[in-house]
Amino acid sequence: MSPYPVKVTVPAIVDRAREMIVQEGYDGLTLARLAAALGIRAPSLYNHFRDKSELVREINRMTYVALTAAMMDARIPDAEPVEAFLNMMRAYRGFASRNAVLYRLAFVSMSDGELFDREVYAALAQPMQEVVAQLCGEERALPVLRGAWALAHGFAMLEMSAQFNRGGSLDEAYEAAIATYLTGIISRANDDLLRL
Amino acid sequence: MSPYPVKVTVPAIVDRAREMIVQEGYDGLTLARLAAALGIRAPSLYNHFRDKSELVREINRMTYVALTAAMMDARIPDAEPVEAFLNMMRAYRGFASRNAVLYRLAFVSMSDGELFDREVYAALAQPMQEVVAQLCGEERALPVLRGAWALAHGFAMLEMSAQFNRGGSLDEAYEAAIATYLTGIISRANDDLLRL
DNA sequence: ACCTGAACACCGTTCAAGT
DNA sequence: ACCTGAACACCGTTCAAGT
Repeated sequence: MSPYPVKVTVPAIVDRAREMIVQEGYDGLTLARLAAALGIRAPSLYNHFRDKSELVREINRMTYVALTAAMMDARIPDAEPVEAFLNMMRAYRGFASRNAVLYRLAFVSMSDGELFDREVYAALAQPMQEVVAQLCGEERALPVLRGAWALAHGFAMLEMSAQFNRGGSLDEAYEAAIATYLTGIISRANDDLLRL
Repeated sequence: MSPYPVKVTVPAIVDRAREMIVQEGYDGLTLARLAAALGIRAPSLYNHFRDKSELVREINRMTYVALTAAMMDARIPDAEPVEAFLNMMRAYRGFASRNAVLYRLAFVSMSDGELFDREVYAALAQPMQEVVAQLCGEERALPVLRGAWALAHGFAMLEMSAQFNRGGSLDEAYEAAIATYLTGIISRANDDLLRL
């Protein structure tokens, strides 16, 4: 037996911290409370993480990975690009709604120079970019993708901040918004074809 | 002369707090530092505000009012609705970029039940809603407006969080996004006309 | 190698005491 | 009516001391 048996592991710490954030909000996560829930004291956490921001950063990375997985799942193989686009936009909002606290934390606390590796963003964008490219061509894909991302992200953020407080169905509003944007994509693609 | 001359006023406190947020970020605003900048001590602030959140709330209200004013200014009288729409969408992003810290704070800290009066939101939405109604009709205006707001807000937030980190011009991406959405609005409005 | 208690600087906030 | 110093509970973090 080692003189001081390990009480916690890095994954155990991260999981517990995630639970606390989900159940009690980000402000509910303090190192003292986290350590207590793990049966240790706050200073011991510094044997596993440089500081609190590194712990939160790891949680945010997991949120990005989970969001990417949700987008991959939404990609029905051999679906028409029109239906595939709408399906993925719905999946994005669905993930944000189901994981409101984690989603918000990931996209809000990422303000400083705390960006992830390029691969993380590329992986998130890839499924959607493929579909968009089918709709409007490769050379237009990036800016059009960014608009779609902005639409989905903005709607999710405004929705979970309760800024849409003037009545009406938000489900219908989102359907109308993504259908409108999609119509614009197709219409503009056709304009280009006619111009050639 | 009063026995204890007033050293600060509520507007002076709010202005100073805003300055500190703008120059040093939200984390740079602490009650002790704010009080010191005003020549008083932290506890004295409680003679003017119930707590820190009330102070921040007032700053956020001012941000909303300023954003509303920026949208009003963007409304060129007698402009075609198409150009008016694009102009207001540009004005929204412009305001968010110029006031990134305040804008972000206003829309992020508004998570809890800290909403403003209905009028504040109605005033912000009004200029844009008028233009949208001209493009797609009154009955469609609200959901289409929400999509436009989501697009502008989402783009601004992703942009200032540096999440658009895969190269390319963000100005062009925004122009493409709002033109695409606008095309969708008009195209769908025409579809409706044909269907009647 | 990992955990601990004690300590530090800082935070928002309360309150009795001053003027 | 407004400001003050002192105090409180809490926060993230450091570090020498334990095993």
